[in-house]
Amino acid sequence: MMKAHTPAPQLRGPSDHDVRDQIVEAATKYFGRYGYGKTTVSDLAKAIGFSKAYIYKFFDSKQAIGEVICSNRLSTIMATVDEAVTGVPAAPERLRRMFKALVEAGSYLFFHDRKLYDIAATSASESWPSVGAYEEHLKALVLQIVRDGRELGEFERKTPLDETVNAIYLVMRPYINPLLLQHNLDNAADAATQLSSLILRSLAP
Amino acid sequence: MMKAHTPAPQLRGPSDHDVRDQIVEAATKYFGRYGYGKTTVSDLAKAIGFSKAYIYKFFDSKQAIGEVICSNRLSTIMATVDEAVTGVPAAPERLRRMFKALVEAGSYLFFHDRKLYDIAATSASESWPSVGAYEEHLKALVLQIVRDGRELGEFERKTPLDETVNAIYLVMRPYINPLLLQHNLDNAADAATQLSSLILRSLAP
DNA sequence: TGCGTGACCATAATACAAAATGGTCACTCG
DNA sequence: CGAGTGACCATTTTGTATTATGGTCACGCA
Repeated sequence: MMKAHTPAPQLRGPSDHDVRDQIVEAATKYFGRYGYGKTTVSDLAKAIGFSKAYIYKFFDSKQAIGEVICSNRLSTIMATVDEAVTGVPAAPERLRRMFKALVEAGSYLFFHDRKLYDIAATSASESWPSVGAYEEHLKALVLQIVRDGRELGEFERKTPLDETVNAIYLVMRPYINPLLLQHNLDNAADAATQLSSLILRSLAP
Repeated sequence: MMKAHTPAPQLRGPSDHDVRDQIVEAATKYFGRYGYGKTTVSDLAKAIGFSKAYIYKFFDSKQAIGEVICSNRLSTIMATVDEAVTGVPAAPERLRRMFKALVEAGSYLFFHDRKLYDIAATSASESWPSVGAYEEHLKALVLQIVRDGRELGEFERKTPLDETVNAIYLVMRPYINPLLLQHNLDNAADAATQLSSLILRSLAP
């Protein structure tokens, strides 16, 4: 697992510091096990053998820690999704795999890492940067796939690129955004298949 | 406004009875003004000059009353949507209008009738029959439009009909289901336009 | 007989005091 | 000077005693 705190939330003090990593490590464990709400900043402090006040030399707030943990987890998912599509030459197949991997990763998070899922949901509902970056990354991936597909003549080229990409993203969003995903979990796998097909039909040259 | 208690929830006693109508009338007023939660069954009873116990001669539960109020309101929306598409000959245009009317009605409900919107959201989250019937009706409308479009040669005919319809419905659902709509309200109008276009591209012969 | 109800119960909502938590800061110590 | 902290405060959260509410039923009365 890489470091991947992509959009660097509100930090304090030196950006690479052993104690910061210790905090993140402890938070990953505690937030994942007991949940964001049930974990107190003092818990984290105690876990690394410092006082609560010292935590605040490194993070602006408890939420800032939550954002890092959330970002990290979403980075892992992004890596999984990226991996699922790399090496696949055909754009249509890449789009299918992207959607599938996305839904699988989201479902997994929900069913096997519920506490972290809840943080992601909070992140989405309170517009933390974490989920925003996640969505942007995926939007960029869609753009990439559509662009490639167009170049290879697999997709039509009449519709304005940004409109196409945006519309496709809108179709996927209910299965990307944690706040929406939870209401689409039953049949999410089928939905991914059917919607992929619909999108691809709309992209046919 | 018509009667329209379409899927007749758990009733008691004679299905047409003046007192039943009075209850529904009072509930429409109270639920709409103070919300479902803040309205007590005694409030309704007092409003029509009977005792609380008498209400239960006509309805199985408070929720059953809520379902009727919710169904009625959703029936109004369905009527609006139906009206928006009737008389339009071209299937593509009908689909556009359907989506647009749907989003407008939903947004209106949210912004101008918030208390009733909340009931609809509850209905969706607890799977009352009301929202279920609403979704079914709209799914049927999509089927109708696609079928017509196919017959007129406006839409492709290769993809299995039910798959097409289901996929289209899945695209629209986040703007239909109240539980999902609330997270899509900003840009809902644009989304409806762009997604209509995407759907129509996917339907192109 | 059938419309209508007061009294009753289990559970849910509310109110509110007490405890816990997020966050700050002046300060210590090496 | 900089790593590290105890004491402190405003705001939430929690536990709980109390009230309100959904729902039933045996009964009254025309």
